[in-house]
Formats: sequence, structure tokens, C-alpha cells
Amino acid sequence: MGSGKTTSFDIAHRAGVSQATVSRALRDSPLVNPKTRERIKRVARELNYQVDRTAAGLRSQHSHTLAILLFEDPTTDDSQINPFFLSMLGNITRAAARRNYDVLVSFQQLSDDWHIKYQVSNRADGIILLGYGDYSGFADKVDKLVKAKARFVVWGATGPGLSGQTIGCDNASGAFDATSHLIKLGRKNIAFFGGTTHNSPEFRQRYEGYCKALRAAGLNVDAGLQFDADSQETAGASATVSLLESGKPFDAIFAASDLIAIGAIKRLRAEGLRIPTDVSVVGFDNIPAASYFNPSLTTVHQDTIAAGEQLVSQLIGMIKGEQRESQLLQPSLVIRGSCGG
Amino acid sequence: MGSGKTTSFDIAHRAGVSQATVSRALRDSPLVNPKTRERIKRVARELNYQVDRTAAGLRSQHSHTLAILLFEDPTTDDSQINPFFLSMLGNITRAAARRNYDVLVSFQQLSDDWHIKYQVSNRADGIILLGYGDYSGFADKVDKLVKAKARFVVWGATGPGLSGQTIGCDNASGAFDATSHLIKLGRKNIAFFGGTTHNSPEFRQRYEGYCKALRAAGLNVDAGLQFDADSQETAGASATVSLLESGKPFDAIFAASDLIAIGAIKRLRAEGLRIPTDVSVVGFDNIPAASYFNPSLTTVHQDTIAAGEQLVSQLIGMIKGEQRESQLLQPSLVIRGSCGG
DNA sequence: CAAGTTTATGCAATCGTATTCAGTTAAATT
DNA sequence: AATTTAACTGAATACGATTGCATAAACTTG
Repeated sequence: MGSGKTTSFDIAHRAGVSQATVSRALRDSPLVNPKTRERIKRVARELNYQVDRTAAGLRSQHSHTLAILLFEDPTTDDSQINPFFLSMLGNITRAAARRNYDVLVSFQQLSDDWHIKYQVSNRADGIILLGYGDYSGFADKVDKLVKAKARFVVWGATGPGLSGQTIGCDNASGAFDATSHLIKLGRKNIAFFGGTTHNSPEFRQRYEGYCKALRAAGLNVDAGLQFDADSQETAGASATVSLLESGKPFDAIFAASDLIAIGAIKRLRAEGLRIPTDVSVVGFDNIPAASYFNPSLTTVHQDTIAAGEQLVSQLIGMIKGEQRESQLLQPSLVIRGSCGG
Repeated sequence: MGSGKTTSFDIAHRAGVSQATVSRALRDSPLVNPKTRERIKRVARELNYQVDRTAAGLRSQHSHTLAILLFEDPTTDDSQINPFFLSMLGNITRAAARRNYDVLVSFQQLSDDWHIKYQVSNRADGIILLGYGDYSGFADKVDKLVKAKARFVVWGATGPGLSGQTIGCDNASGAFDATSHLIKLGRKNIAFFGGTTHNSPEFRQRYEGYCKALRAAGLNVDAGLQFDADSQETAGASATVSLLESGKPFDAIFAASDLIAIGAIKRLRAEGLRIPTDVSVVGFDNIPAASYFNPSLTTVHQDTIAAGEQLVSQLIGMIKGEQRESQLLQPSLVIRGSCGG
């Protein structure tokens, strides 16, 4: 008669069966007679009963929950979050929902002890790691995850020594296509904006794709045309300044992210250069703003819906004990106004 | 000597105390001797021990988790999620993280039994409801939440009969400012895009602010200049078509969302009209794309960082048993290119 | 019809922590 | 010195499900 919450005991009593049978019935166990099951379910519905997921989780040792860990550029502080990852986040959540998994979202600084926090504290059955940025020290922690037998998938590149499952887009191929397109348009001096050293493996792969395209067309790779930039808009602006100051001739820029491209275009405009007449620009990611920008931005599209779907299905597969291989998604070039032609 | 996970018993044994003391020490209870506490904490660290949140939650009956329920326009299916809400989502998560709360994200169709699902199943201590869209039947479910004594806050307007705590921006005031600005620029025939009837209370409030501004300037409110539109870009396009077909003269549009505004501008352009020379357009939300759009979009800015902060602090306050009042955030007009002047 | 199977069900033991209640010292008070 | 008080600690239990094991009834089968 307690005013407490309804438990499986209450509904067991009401249905004239044991609590164990209630538990089984609600989970559609074949062990319980169909008629009994229906009766139990009806009573449960009448009492607005819902299984206490905490208790269930404790007993069964899994939470039916996936954790998304989004690693932020520590530099970014209070500014808005990279729209590309927000979009990923949304699509992952949807994909998880389709499979009846809940999603726990968490922003992390790379310095944190995230590798312990979720692996052990039983909040999630598996982890999805998302993020650009400086991955130094990242591999170590991922290794700890592996050793702890945590289930997780990483979005991004399969870095050196990065064990575990990875879902990523074929950055090199996307960059190759983008650069080749610029070459096809007759551009000869194509600059690359995006870090190659301390930055993310994604950016490095994009640089490699860029180099490959140049070589494939018989053009020289001029290291002096590569400028560091993290994924922010401001980085695009400063890279542009560096480029201009270098005095090198250039007629195109391939930026490792849309935000970099946008930052660059704004800066170029401020200097009186016309896009795409004087300079062709191509970005990467195809964030929503890319199509709204003026000029609309030619960019490499990553299918975040497919990516979310893949990440989730991969991770859930691993949770269920299946053996899975890393996957590479094929990006596609979206041609818009910023490159001319 | 089980190979199982480390529990509080393991560390109790290792530290030569009881499990109860371990539990207390790790939670900084004043009941345990400082020296003992330090020793316990050290052992815990050595063993990489983390409290099992599931077990803790079961025992203490709270999860230290907030759930975000994002209500989607059922029309939207697989398209991308409204960037405004993605941004809210990000900022809420950050605000929650600052207070050491985890965040559970869930997309819901309004038809679902969400009102039961989270209220009872103990997944979250409190709920944040987000979403535009048709709120019919929404109030009922919110009432059920209230009756079930669920802790929750709603983002949006305090609708009729919408009990419970609400955090929202002052839509009427934002709309008033936006419309007044258009009037100040000399526009006389200002259309309004956004539903007034079956749509969200937010949109209705924005319409009211629009009307108020017209009246305050001694202008007529012409009901024929109001066109229904949900928050999507396509809706903006179709509203534009309707407006053009109506044959009414117009020199400005106030759209209830940025996406509507963008859809409208694209359509107007396709018809050969110049923005802002022929038609001034103002939006609402200040999504990232607004500043990138061509022409850059004049819009009403909602501070999503402050909103996230408010929602979380309010909700956690309620969870802790404090009495809280609904809050109204002040939006601000961001003047850009699309309105001229 | 006896023996073996299948089908449904209940009992009771977990899962790992938080917390109540009852000590056991050591310090303070009279 | 006797007694109260304060400061810690531990044993035991509760949280609400899941699940291995035992068992009874119903059903096959030779």
C-alpha cells in the first residue's frame, strides 16, 4: 500500500504471478505463456508501469546506452560548437534511437580522465569518440581503453598505433577529388590550409590527397604553399594573411575545413580579391552554412547520416560480441560557386 | 580473487576498512576521519576505481543525469536537424557538464509516450523539453508530467494551460523590435511568415509582437499579409509563392525563423526581386548560417548559451527542491544586410 | 503406461552501492 | 573517577530488476 513507485512486484501481485514472470513477460521471453504475457502486459499498461532501467542495468550489467564523447579544441572555450560535429551528434542520436539505445552526450577536454570515467563507471555499454584537434596523447588513452576491453569506435582517421575500430571518411580521396577539380579548372598554384604536423590525422590525410592530386597532374608540390590552420574560421583568416605575406603567387586554396575556407574567403575579399575569379576556394565537410555562404562553397561532402548509422551499428555490433572491421566512407565533391567553372 | 571489476569491497579490503567507510570517504562525508579518507582515496586511485553509477543510482534513487527531449517536426523525417536546436543542445550539455551532470539526449515524435518513458524509468532526474512545432496535445502530456511530480523545464512560450516551469525568450519583444526596425527603414507593407493558428505559441507571440509594432507606428494590420509557415526553409519558399500570388503590394517580410527567411529570399531572388532593395527581410533565431548567407541576414538573436545555462540551473534547482519562477530571456536584434539601411 | 521431453512457473541469489542503526573508542565534562 | 559526549566505524539491509536452478504440469513416444 506504499505510496512508493510501482514495481514489478506490484504488477506481479495484480496479475497473480511471481515477479520473475513479470520480468520475463515484459521482455518477451519465450519462457512465458503467451496468454500470461498478454495479461501481464495489460496490467503493466494499466498501472503505467515502466521498468526501472537503473535496476535492470545493475543486474544485467548493461545500460542500453551509448556515450558520445566530443573532444573540443581547448582553444574554443565559449564559442559555438563546430556545426559538423553537432550534425554528427544529431545523426548518431537518431541512429541509436532507431535501435532503442539511449545516448549520453559529454564534452571532454583531451586532458581529462575520460578514458577511465566511462570505461568503468558503467554508464554506457559503448563509447563513440568524436573530434578534430590535436591528438597527441590521444592514442595512449585509446590504448588504455583497448586494454580495459572497453567497447568503442572512433570517428576519424586510423592514426599510427591507433588500435580499435575506426569509422572515417576517405579523407585522402576527398581531398584528391577536390584538388583535381581545381586543377581541371586550370588552377596551377593551389595553396593548402590546414595543419600537417601537430594537428589531426584527418588534416594530414587531406594534405596527402592534395599532394597526390598535384603529382598526378604533373604539378609540383610546393611546401611553401601549405599553411597551418586548425578547424576554426579565424585560423582560415590568419592562414590567408600568411599566404599573402609570403608573396607567393596563388590562384586557388584548398581548405581542410569549411570554416577555414569561409575565414579565408572573408579575408581575401577584404583584400579586394574576387572569388572565384581571382582565387578559387574549396572546403571540406559541407556544413549547412556552406550552401548559404556567398559565394556558395564548393566542398567535400561527408554524409553524416550514413556516418552516424555506421558508427552506431558498428558499436552495437561490437557490444553484442561480433567481430567488426574498420570502415571507410566515400565522400563526394559538391560543386558550388566558390571555385568557378 | 575474481577477475571481475573492482568494487568498493576490493578497495575496502585493501585499505583495511569496511565498504561502508569507502562509500562515505569517496563522497567526502564528514563522518570519516580525514586521514582515513585520504588513504582510501589513494587506494581507489591506484586501482583505477570508479563508483558504479548504476548501482549508486539504484540505491540513492537519483541518476545525476538530465534528459533532453527534442521534439521534431514529424514532417522533417531524414533531413537535417534544425541548427538552432542543435546549438541549444550543445549549450545545455555544456552547462550540465559544468555542474557535473550527464546529459541523455533523445529525439521524440510528439505522438510517443515520452511523458511516461522518462518520468518513471529513472533514467534522469529531470527533463528539458525542447522544440517548435505543433503543440496540440502537448499541454495534456505536460500536465501528466506535473501530476507525476516529474521535474522538468520547458523551452519556449508559456502556453495556455501550460503549467510547470518555462524558460523562453521574449518572442513578442524580439518581434516588436524587428518589425519596428523595418518600419524605421520606411517599409510600409510588411508581410509576416509563420503560422498563427495550429503552430507553436512561439510563432504566435512573434506574430503578436509584429502586430503591436505596426499599431504602435499607426500602421494597419492586414491579415492578408500573414502567411502560414512552419520552421522549415521550404515553408518560406511556399509562403513567398502565396504572397506573390495574392497580388498584394509588399516591401518587407518578417519571418518567424531564419530558415523561413532564407527560403523566402531564395524564392524572391528567383523571381528577380532584389534584397534588400526591393524587399527587406528579417528572420528570427540567428542560426550560424544567418551570418554566412548572402545577403547576410538581419535577425533576432537568441542567446543560446544563456538559455542553456538558465534551463540547466533552473532544472537542477528544482531537483534540489528549490522553488523557481519561469524566466524570460531578452533577445536582441542583429542588423545585417538583408534589411537594407 | 512408464519414461522421457517440453513448457511454464516460482524461489532465491545476485548486481554494487548508499544508508540506518548500533556499537566502540577517545575526549570532555562534572 | 564516573559519566556524558563526540567522533568514527562496521554489520546489515534496501534499491528493483535479471537469471540460474529446481520443479510441477502437460505432452510425447516406444
